[in-house]
Amino acid sequence: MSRYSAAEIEAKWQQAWDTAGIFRARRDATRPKYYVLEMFPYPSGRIHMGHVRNYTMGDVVARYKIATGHNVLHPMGWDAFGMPAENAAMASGGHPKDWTYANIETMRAQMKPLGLSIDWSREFATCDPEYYGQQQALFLDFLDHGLVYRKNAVVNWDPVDMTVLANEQVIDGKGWRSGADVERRELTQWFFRISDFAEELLGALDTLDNWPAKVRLMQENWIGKSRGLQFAFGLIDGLEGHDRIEVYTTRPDTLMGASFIGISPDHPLAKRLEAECADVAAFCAEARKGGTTAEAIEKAEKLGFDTGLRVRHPFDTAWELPVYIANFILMDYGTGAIFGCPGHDQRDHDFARKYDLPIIDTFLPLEGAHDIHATPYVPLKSERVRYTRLVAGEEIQTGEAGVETAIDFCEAKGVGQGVTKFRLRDWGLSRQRYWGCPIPVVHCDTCGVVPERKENLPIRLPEDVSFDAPGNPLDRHPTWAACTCPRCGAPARRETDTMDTFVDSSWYYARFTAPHAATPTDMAEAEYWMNVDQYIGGIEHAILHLLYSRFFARAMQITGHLPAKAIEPFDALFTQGMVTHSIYELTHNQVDTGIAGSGPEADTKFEEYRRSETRLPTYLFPEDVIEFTDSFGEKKALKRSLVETNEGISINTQMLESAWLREFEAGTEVRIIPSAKMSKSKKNVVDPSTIIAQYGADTARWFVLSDSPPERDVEWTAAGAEAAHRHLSRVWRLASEIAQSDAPANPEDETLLREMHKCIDDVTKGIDSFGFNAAIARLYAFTNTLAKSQAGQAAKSTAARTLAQLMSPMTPHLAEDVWSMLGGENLVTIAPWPVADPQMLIDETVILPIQINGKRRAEISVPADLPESEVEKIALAHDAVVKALDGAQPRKIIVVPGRIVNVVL
RNA sequence: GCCCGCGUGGUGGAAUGGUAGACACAGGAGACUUAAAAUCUCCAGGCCCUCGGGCCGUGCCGGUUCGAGUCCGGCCGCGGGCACCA
Repeated sequence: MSRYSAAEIEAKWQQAWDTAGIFRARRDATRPKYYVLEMFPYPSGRIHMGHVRNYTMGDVVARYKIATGHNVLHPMGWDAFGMPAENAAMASGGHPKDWTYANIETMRAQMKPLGLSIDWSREFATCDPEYYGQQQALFLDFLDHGLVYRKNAVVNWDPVDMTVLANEQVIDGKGWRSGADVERRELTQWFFRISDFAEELLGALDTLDNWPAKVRLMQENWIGKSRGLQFAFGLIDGLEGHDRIEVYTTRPDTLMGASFIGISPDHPLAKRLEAECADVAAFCAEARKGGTTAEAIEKAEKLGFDTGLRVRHPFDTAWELPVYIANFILMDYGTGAIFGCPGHDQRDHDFARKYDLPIIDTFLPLEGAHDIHATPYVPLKSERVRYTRLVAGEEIQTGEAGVETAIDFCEAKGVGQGVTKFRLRDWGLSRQRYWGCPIPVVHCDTCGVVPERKENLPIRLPEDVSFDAPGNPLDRHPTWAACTCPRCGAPARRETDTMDTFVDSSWYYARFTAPHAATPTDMAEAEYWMNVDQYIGGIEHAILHLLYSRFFARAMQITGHLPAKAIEPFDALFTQGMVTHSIYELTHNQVDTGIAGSGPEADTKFEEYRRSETRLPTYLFPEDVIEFTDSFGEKKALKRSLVETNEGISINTQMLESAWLREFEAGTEVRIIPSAKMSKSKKNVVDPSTIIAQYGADTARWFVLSDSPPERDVEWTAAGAEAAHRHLSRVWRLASEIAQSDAPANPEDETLLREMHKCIDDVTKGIDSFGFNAAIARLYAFTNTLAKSQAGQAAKSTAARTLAQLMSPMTPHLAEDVWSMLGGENLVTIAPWPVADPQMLIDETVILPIQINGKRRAEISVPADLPESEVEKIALAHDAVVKALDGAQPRKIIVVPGRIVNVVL
């Protein structure tokens, strides 16, 4: 072999790792353990570049930790339940199970050539009965400990598909598949008591030092702790059982600005009135119709219905306020009722104007006047306000302190009490779907809801199901639900709901520590391997997945499935960016624009045409496109097919340009839309398998790490991949040249070895801090140094072997090949990580820039250990300094050893 | 509406308060070659220049400092999260 052949060496070294079994993780008390985990993939069909980036980062960490003497656990599995499998079954008639396992096969086969340091013996899919059976066991233990319960809940119900929809599946109030008007229905569902842990989940965020601040903040906002006052308005002429309305407010300091009471259409009082009055019933029905999506909420008009009921203000019994049922009040936050304060709240203000209610200002602004009735209405920020008129003659300060003062004031007057509320609600886990983990309970006519016995687990999904009718196939299965009551033995019926797939991913990290255990976890294994030392995944899971996992870790501890130390399961979290790519949009023939040629007018017309609804964009795959830079330095793209007809003839820029111009005039040019998330519909995707076949896995790995910081998006470009491959070829070539060289030792050796130690230091720091792009830049620089070095063979060989070690986390196959080529012992993967010699990091002479008044004016070369006073002398003697001083004495001289000299005039 | 983050060459991006632009892409010049590919060498923030160098420059304005891309305050722009949450 005389040149770098990725295909050859990658197969060879993967085989070698396999044979050596070095990625098998076993407990070992003699070495520190390290558990690195990437968020496991959903088996959608094929892997994409985002996967490659994610797993490569995890692999860099894993391999680095192996080299630094850790006992590494690096597992992989499949988040395999979920709707796409059912959708595929509905679309093409197959079975979700077959679809899923076939995808897993394909993706595993695509993943293995990446050369990841994965312990494949621990692989599982969440749809394996061995896994979901243990999940059912967990559920039963949670049930036992009161961590899961049943209650009625309002859900989005698709009457055609006969299923519950998630909020994201409701588009403009219609089901995303059926297009039917979505109804709000009350169903009995299972819930995890995550809200009981709100305070704990919030407080513990402070302990997660190695999580991105952004993620912690997002969780904090999601949990949404608020402090306020809960109190009641007494009803005048109340109904039986309803003599008061409880409200919650975070702004008790604005209590004197109250002008109405609003209650949710789902409030018990509203429901009571609904039963008695057709008008109320009609209003409530209409109000409940509104979708729960962001857009629906944005557009929705604030509507109210005056119930005719009146309440008394707690601080002034003569003050009567009307009670409205309003469509913007949520039943599941606070008490489902509010007091409206139009002077200090945008929504209440809109509402008050619409229904002609009083708008009362309770603030005394610090400066200037505040017109509460101005149009447009500008709510006054409390920081700019001094006092609030809480009660005539008694004023309190506003702001955060003001809220506490107001609460104290109200409590002292016997009006309500201060309470803390959370936005976080219990986690509804019931799904009316087939392809999920069956909820292991039985409904018995005499015993009610009865937990299944553990010895009957797993409750397996039936295989003979059909997807040709809407609804849940488990529901209409002829025999599956039929069972006997575990308590009384009478005929009973199984629960046909399955679990939310977020449940599956909430504990898989724990299962990886003992994937074949007969219980959900094995405490000895969990004690050894937990926690995950480094977790890596997309920011899109910042809230739900990570919060649910944190809840599960706590619940599993309570139920004895995880040790105390695993209360926070992920010690460190890294959220990586996406892989993006330009989009190539093929413009259509522009006949109907009526404009030919170019110029601003044509451009405007063309823009209009581009945006017209009738025109559907057509996209081209990157491999069907040739990019080039025209003579004006602008990036252009051409259909590859147009160029390939010219095969055999050399193609220059001029030819590409004229071809492009012809296309442009025909109105069929390829437009380049810059960098966007890879998406099949836009065709801006690059298949990892194609890249691996073309360049090898190391090139793909190197490129996804090299161009951008890991937390940011990286743009995949053909040129970039090409360049990465060129560099790896160069390293390989360099190594083989060194292997054959016989250059004798010489004075250059020392210089090269010093550079090598600096490189070790920089790369080690880079990997330690997730600065993979910086580490790679450093490796480029060192390769350049090595290539130009005149050092002897021995020194160059040492340098190249070290280069191989430093590259091995990123490009492990190439590294092994270089290592063995240069006589490295055993496998580079298990060779101890090189350590920089501190002596070698210190240069004998340093170049110090000299600043005059903070501006760089000259530089001097001095011995590194020269005392400051000597450096000062040399600097003062420098021509530039002498000239600037012009005989005068400097006011001050700052010498930063090894860094800089600043002379202040 | 509330909360958070980010603005550096043509591009991606480097830079513990200490020489801004490392490294790479795209670009330019050259060597080798019949030619191409491959490879190698060199140039490259902007503006001036007497070829020594000079001036400007990290979104804008101000501040702290001997020294600011970095710290502080205020704008402008972009991006993200949450959201009829009372």
